[in-house]
Amino acid sequence: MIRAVKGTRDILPPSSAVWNGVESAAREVFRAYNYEEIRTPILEEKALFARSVGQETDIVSKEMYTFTDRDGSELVLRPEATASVMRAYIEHRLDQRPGVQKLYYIGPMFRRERPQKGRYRQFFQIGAEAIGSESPAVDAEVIEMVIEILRRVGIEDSQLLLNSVGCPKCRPGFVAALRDQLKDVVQRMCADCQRRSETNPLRVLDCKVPEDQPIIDALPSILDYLCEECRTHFDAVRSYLDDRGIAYEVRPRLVRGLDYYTRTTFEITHGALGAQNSLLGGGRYDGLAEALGSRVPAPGIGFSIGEDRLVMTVEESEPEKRRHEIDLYIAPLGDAALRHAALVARNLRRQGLCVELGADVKLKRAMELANKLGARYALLIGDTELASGTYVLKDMASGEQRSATRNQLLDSITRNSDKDR
RNA sequence: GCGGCUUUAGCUCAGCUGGUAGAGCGCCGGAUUGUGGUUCCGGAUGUCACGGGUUCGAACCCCGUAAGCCGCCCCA
Repeated sequence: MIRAVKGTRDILPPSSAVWNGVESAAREVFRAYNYEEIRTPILEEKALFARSVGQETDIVSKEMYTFTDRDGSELVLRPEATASVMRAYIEHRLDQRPGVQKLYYIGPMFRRERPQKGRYRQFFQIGAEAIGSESPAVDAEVIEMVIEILRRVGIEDSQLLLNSVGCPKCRPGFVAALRDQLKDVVQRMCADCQRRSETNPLRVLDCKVPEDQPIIDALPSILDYLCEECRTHFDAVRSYLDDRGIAYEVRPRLVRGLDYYTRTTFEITHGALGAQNSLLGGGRYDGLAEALGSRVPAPGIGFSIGEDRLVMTVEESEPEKRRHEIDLYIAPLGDAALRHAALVARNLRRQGLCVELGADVKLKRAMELANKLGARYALLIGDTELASGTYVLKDMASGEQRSATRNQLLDSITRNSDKDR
């Protein structure tokens, strides 16, 4: 048997309905904040991510699906979308369009990691980017927007973590100070930290080993090393969030794994997701455009929601799965009725009803199917009905039956459905 | 990439100290042929994840592989 490849999966009904619900909720919020959709290719040049996400990050150095195309070019399945959006922004000179460019995307990303709950090799992200402003007001609005999306899908009990990782002007000073202090204490830390202190000292701050925590707490904080501009920017973001009544926790140790982040970084976590408790992450990337070869600066900020994890959380918080319903099941009895029923069905479908036209099965079986498929009404069409021109319309919930002419059908069904809802 | 646990029907699972499989739900059919939900009766479905090994005999013991889950790493 051929199975879905490791780390990928099929999204089947009724779960697919939850996915659609999450996506349309997001689209509505994006619309309200005047974000427009961008669709970028899943295939990109490898260099795009090496230059943006960072050659030395795990994502680029060991998790990308890479292949050499027939013409020799190195291509990858995109591991994230921000780099692609920025690439498109530069390529199509979106800086020439008026105002801040506010773009959103929904689609699959690929990273070759060890799969586990909430982590897949093909996973979906819902994300947005606001490019063309370094105003802290944009940061606050972006964060507000993503919280609105969560609220819209019924998630209220999440936690917003906030930090500033500085800029190329002040971060090197912090890293140097960190290295300096680590020299004296690193031999008392876990093996991973000993390695990280050489390769990526910032990652030491993210260590979860309990014994290391007292040591880490004594290490310098990035917030004490921010330059004047970064400090002012971060304070402004915080006060704009306060204005909105958005609660957050400053986590000086929140380090993100992509090299392009500057200044504001944030993450929203949710319990019951297990080890992969991060629902979404984001941040500012003021130097990204230049890193990708743009001659005009294009400071921006964005986020990306792990849609798989969001859907998982929604499904857990609303276990009463709404049953898939259809408006009408038509049970034709005999070939003449079947032909006639097809026309009735097409007419009602054109009016917007969800109609299932039964195959030519026995009436008992037809009613059974109408019930199992969740039909609100069943319509019986047989020789008697064809002759008289009136059909038998049955309310599946109450069991009541009455006759209706073809012209009365739509009215009978919709009027009662309005009453029910 | 590393470690631990798991894998039996579509789903959730049982299966004793090795004797070649079961339940519930679901699915399909029937209970006088134009009426569902409840009930009753009946039925189908498994290479017991895959490949080796031990044994007269393996779902069960051993080895390997794969997949899933849980950690690590990393991240969404």
